[in-house]
Amino acid sequence: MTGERRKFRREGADSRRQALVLATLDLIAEQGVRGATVRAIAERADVTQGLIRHYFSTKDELVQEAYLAHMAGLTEQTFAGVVEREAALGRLAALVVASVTPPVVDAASVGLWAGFLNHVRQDARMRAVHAQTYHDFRDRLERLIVAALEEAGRAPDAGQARRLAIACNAVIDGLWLEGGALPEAFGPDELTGIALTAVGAILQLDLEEAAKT
Amino acid sequence: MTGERRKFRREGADSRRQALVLATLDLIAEQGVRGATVRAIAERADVTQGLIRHYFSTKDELVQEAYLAHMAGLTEQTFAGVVEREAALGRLAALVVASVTPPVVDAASVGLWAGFLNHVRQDARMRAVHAQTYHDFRDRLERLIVAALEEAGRAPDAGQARRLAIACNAVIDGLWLEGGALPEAFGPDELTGIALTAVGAILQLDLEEAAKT
DNA sequence: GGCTCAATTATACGCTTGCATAATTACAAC
DNA sequence: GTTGTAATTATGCAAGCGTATAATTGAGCC
Repeated sequence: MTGERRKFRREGADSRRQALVLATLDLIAEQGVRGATVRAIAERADVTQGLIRHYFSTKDELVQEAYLAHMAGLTEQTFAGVVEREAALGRLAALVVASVTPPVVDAASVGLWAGFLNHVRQDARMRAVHAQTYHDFRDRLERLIVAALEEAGRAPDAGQARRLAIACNAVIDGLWLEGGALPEAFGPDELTGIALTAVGAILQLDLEEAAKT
Repeated sequence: MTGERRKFRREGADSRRQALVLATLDLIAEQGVRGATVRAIAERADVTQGLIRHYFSTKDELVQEAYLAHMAGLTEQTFAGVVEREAALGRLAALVVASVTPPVVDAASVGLWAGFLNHVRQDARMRAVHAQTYHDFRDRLERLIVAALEEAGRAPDAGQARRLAIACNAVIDGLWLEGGALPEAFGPDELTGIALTAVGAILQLDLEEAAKT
């Protein structure tokens, strides 16, 4: 009865790193940062804990990469399907709807974001990722807003465009947050309607009509 | 050279509990939940760790009480100074301004909130506190909105009032979040102006004028 | 001034954590 | 088939964690 050593398959560095990152995100989403221990991550990725050290020189490095992946995925999910429309107004409406609809609005996603925030505040590199993700999203939103306004024959100056983008982004973020943190407080399509009305009111555009087409 | 035992003063249960709660909030705000260990909390409160167990049967109980205190303080800070005006419009403007101004908007405060969120998701009692805090705030906001609209000769029905409150709350929360998480991204009074304009646009009321008086 | 008792300190236990290092093994090259 | 090597497992360690419990001590009361 020799202690049977565990069998394993060799895999490429990329696929293993990705698997570890995914396992990390799963665990943080489910149990908070507390639950994402090195051992739990390894188990979830079906690997022994030593391997983590082989791919990431420290746990913080893994967490950092997981954060990057999560934020990139969030932006990607939000903008998926936005480009396929002709009118800027329609694209804007689609973006707003996507921002307050699953899978973007989701308890795990918000929990993940919150779990990372304190790491973000203490690590310079994560702070940079955070700032860039935020600004990227807001810039794309601002360009869409400007396009939609120009389409309607209005031309905001730079300062106005910036302020409008910040305000619309705030509506979206606020609803994202509340929808994710307190899902049972809202009806099925309630957030969608509110988001379209509110952003429409701020921009003085009819987004609700545009969303239907 | 006998190991000198530490001197101490006896204090009332209330004051000690409060000191421990404050120390907990300080630490979570500064270093995240990770840094708020029993030993660190005790040191910050100038007490030995055994005393924590004397007042709280478990660490989670202390964290729970700290969360309650933080949320109550946040609502209180936001509504302080709102009641002193005659016109509902002015009170609403004051509330909006207070919501996006320090000390409510603050990196530590947002960090605290984020640090608690994952505890909230796993503990039923904390979830109840969270839901109630949110609904309390939104209900007060809704009443203020209804009063301001009636003052302007408009009478929203219940559904409209609810949706308007959710939307305005989202703007406020979104700006609170972004202002706290990314302070350097905004000018000094920028958030105030944006908040007033955006909420004003949603409600079709002139809040900026009302805020000046 | 001594008694009493809760408030406080002191100490220690068992567990988990992140990290290090040595031993194995799958797989490709020749 | 042998060999080389990087991928993977196995094992261990020191530190920190929350919790339990026993020993002290301040302070009000008679």
